[in-house]
Amino acid sequence: MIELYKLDSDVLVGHNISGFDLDILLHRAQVSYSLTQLSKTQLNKDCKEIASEDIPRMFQTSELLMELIEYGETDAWLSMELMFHLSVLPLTRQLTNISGNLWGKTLQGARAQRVEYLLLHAYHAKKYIVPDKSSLHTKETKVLKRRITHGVEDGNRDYEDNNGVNLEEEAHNESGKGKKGPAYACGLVLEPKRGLRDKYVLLLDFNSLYPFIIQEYNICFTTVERFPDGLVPSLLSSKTAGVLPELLKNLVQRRRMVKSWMKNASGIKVQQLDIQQQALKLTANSMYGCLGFSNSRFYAKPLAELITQQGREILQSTVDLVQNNLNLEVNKKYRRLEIDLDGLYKRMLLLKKKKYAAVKVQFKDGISYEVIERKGLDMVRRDWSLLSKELGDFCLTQILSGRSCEDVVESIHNSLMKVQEEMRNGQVVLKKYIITKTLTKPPEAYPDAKNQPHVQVALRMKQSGYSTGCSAGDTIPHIICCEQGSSSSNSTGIAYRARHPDELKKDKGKWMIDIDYYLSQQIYPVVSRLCASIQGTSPGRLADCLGLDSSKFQSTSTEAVSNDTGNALLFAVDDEERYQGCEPLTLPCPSCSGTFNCPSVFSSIRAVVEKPAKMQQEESTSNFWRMLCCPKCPEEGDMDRMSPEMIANQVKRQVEGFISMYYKGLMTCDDETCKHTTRSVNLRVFSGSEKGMVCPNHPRCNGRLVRKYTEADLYKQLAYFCHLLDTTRCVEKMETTARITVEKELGKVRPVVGLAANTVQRIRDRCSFGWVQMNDLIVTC
DNA sequence: GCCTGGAGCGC
DNA sequence: AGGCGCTCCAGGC
Repeated sequence: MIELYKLDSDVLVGHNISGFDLDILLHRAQVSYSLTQLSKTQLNKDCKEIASEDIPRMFQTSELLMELIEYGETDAWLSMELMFHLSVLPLTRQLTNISGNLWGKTLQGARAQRVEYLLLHAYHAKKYIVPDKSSLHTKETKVLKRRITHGVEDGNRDYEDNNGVNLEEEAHNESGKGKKGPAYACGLVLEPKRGLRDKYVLLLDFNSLYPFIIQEYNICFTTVERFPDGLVPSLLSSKTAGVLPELLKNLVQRRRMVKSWMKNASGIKVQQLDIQQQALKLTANSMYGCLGFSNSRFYAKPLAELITQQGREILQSTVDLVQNNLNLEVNKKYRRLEIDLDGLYKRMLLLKKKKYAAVKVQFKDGISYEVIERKGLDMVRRDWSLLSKELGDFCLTQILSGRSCEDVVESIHNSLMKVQEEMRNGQVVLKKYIITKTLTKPPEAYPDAKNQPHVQVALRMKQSGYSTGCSAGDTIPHIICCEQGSSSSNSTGIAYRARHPDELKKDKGKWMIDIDYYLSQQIYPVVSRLCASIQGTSPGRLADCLGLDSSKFQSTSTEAVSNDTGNALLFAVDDEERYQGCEPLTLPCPSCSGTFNCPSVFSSIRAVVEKPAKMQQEESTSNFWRMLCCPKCPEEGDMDRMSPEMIANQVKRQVEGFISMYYKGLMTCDDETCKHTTRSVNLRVFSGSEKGMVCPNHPRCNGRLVRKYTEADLYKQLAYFCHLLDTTRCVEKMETTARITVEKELGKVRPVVGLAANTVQRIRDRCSFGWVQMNDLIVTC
């Protein structure tokens, strides 16, 4: 301590000194908190970990002691390097400057306090009296009341979605969040369309949604009337700009300015400005959090609730808009809300809400490369054994590899069989069986300790004299075992069969790894979840590969069945759905004067192939020609056949029709009750509306004019024709066994529809919707 | 089959 | 000393 005092340093750097965590930085980087992991993920450097029980041993010889000292020193340097790498000092300095708090506090995290100071300064400058900090003595009563109201609520829990009629509300409960149960509703999470998609996927992100909402709707303590009954306030805010919106406006403007300076700066100045720009964004984004934090001086549940409510509405209306109107019209509805293109994915596997993985395309120095991103899946969680995480990751890589369905399924099956064998032969190292779970409270404090493996292990650790690693916040490693001699399908609860790795090593032979547990409870669930939407395998088949009783693992979930769309194979979005609302391709019948709707090549080919009873070549050929004439005409005899040129001409003629429909540029009012349609644009300007977008019926109608036939509609239509005439991609959807037959059939069809397919493909590609402006579309066929 | 407690993710 | 939303496991009834 004396030495430290003498040094009189301004900054002391070390990992986890004073429980220090890098807060936002770490959350942003999504890393865990151990120095080893930090070094690996942030600096890509390995640092050796020394088990605490090994340290006494290392004092035995001078050599080992030197080694220990070296490790200590390396750790210190790594901490330093990390700090520079993460720009901790410049960033926290900027954050502190913006908020006007103490730098030391910023370094400790103290996010809520930073915002508190920011708001204190803002309100004080405008001569407002700020609220007192709520005292802590009400805490117990809060929890109690929470319990009571909760008990009553349980019967008729009716979340505020239903017009917010939650009368007996938490008015008593104002500032408490109690132990559990949300105080108010937050983000809206949409149901994903599950399965694997192999088309490019764009990641779009609202830029600073909550700061935008606060400004757009003028949400502030000074503008929004809050009611004692706890209802969500209405949006009839006053005209004078509130303090919070002004403050945010200021932050946003400053950020924009800093970003503009960056363009003309160079070298180290760019980095400095970039840090400053980040700090401004971070500060703007953390204001909402402060309003929703029950212990904050500026806790205002109604305001927080109002913000999240608007957020949900914006998301929902954006979804509606995008569904009708593939381009980013959203920017017109909320003009100051920016939507960023935040990522490009080549393939994506969606399993559940908040559980997905994707092949992300990134660019470095103009060169693209691919990275697999994993979100929420079992392998990113700490609470699975390495064994199941590794195997899950292998299966995921296979699924995202882009190889054919059969290959993927085969390699997954093989890997399962192999791992089972290795496990039963004892060829898997102990380390891979370790499951880790964190104690959230002291092990004695668990009411249901008998159900929790990690709690049981921690209790025994404490008994046998461990002083560290078994109290609240510690992560407990354990392995599920079965006692030597007893059958593996144990009747004993799982918590009583969990053992610390050290216990296994110590009492050699007494405990052995419960292989069946790991097969059925660690590997099987992880793999079967990943493969849920993959055709060519099944829960039963996967269980089979692991040597489990497959009858116990047959698909019992309802969704697996309902999701099964027959021949869709790997592709979850089926074409029916994708091309809903498209006009059919009509062709004139060669035999009569009528017309008929052209079916897709693929569906008619499949009809041929899937009729194994009479697989005569002659029949299948005529079958194809039957598709190319109207169903009413008799198919016997030598009917006339259409030439490739005829089909191509028909396709071209219809495509031109769609294109000219687009160019007519009909506008229609988006108000359901109005539906005014016009070709001219209304040039009267109204505040807040884009020029020309106001319904001509204004002010009787407040709707906006939108395109009746959009670029997206046109593109979808062109894509549909391509799909109908496709003779290449559709093969990929077939199972291998059928492919040869299909290929043979397609060989006959290709010369007939090839020209037409080419024609429409060329037009479609020229449109390149989403990447190239369609304005200069010229039809030259 | 439904419920609860607990954990650990996503954003 | 930020928030809520969403699986998923065990076990009790």
